[in-house]
Amino acid sequence: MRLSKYFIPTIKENPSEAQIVSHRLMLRAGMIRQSSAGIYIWLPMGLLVLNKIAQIVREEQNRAGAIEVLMPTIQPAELWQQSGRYDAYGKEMLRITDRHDREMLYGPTNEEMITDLFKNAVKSYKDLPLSLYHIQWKFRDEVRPRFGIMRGREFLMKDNYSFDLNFESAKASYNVMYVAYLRTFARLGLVAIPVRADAGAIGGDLSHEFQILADTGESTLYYDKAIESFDLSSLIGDIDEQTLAKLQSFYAMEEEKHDADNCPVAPADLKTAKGIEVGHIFYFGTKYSEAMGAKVTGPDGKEVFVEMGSYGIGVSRLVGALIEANHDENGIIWPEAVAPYKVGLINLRFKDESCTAACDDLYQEMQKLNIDVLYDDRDAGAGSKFADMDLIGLPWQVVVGPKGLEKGVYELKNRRSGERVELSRAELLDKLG
RNA sequence: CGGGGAGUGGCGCAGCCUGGUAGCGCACCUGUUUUGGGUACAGGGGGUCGCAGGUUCAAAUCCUGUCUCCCCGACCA
Repeated sequence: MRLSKYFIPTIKENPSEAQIVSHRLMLRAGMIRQSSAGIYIWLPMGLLVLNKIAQIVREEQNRAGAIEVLMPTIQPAELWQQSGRYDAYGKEMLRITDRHDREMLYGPTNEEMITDLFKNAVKSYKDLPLSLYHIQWKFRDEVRPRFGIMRGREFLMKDNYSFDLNFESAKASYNVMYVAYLRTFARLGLVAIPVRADAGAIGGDLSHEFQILADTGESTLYYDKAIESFDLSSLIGDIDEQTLAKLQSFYAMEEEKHDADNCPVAPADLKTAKGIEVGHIFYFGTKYSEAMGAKVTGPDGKEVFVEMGSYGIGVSRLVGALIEANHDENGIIWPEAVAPYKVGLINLRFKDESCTAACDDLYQEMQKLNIDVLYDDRDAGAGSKFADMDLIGLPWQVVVGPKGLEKGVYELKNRRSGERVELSRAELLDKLG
């Protein structure tokens, strides 16, 4: 993509309303613009990242055997009246009335809808286990939205729902998601700590929150430092009971539940850190199936309420969490897996014909080789181009100017390490290809 | 929901106390200049000062109401 023909409205000064670094950088790097409190427009750079994250989440869900569907954002109140949550959910639910005075709502989550779907479509134990997910916008009318997209009112979530015949099977489904989540966050280059959580009002006894370590996190965690050194690559492939048991035996608690006096981890092995919750998984049994009448006929011919679990990943929140975990004073530092572009090509001297010709040529060659490149071909000063490119945070920068061209070299800069090397054109293309 | 703060060109702000034809920096446009980390100079465009009402000869400025946004806390699959 040529920057001169693109739309990345960067901002030089820090917007006054943005307090935390990911919010500031997303605004400054032209990824988002605010529409109203907790509601954002996703600009091209933000959307590219959002989609890349969603795709990784999707691939890992599919790998775990989940099946993608797409449920609507607008739901009928009737379903929520059946589950009993229509009144219980309170003001966080955005309620809407249509032209026929029917009560509707903008979905904050989809247990009711998926349970209703299941009830109408599945009748036999032979169709179990079943795991359905979608990646859809949610709306929760938070009292105080803040931190940009990290706690917005409208947000993109992957939510998954499992249906099983009995507890043993449900627990296996839960564990499949547990592993899929660790694998997903590992692919994003994040250290995610699975923290035991209260299933709370939602009921059930199996629940974990997945917390990304970042200084600006909202929760304080205490955990066994052995978790950090656990080899996540061992999770690729089938789930090994022992590995899983080991993983789940690691100690990790939120501050409120951490009891220093009775902690099983030796003080020397205990670490504390701030975390951002990016995922939450629950087993909740028959809470919704009973309320809404979702039954299957078992092998013995008797009807039983289906066992359920739900599993959420905050896809849009992950964009912010990734920035919290990957930035410096100059801007964002994208991990390659989610970078909007892999390479930024900087033409230092637009008005120098041979320099521009060399850049144009290199750009075309990169496109031929399928190197994902953003080409800064604007007629602007070198300083502002460097500053913008650092701000946007593409993993690699190729700097082309008359000085280098005289020597026949191109400069390649690694955004994360800051390391610069001078390469020939062939070496450069080989390295990036 | 409790407490605090703010609404003045796209962004960051001054002006308000002490009413008198709206200003600065950045950004933008034109020209010249410059060019390896946000170059310099000159010229230019853009704002009914959140909205509504009131006081006054006169309101960004004073008064009343209202909306929105932000921060702290509480809350939060």
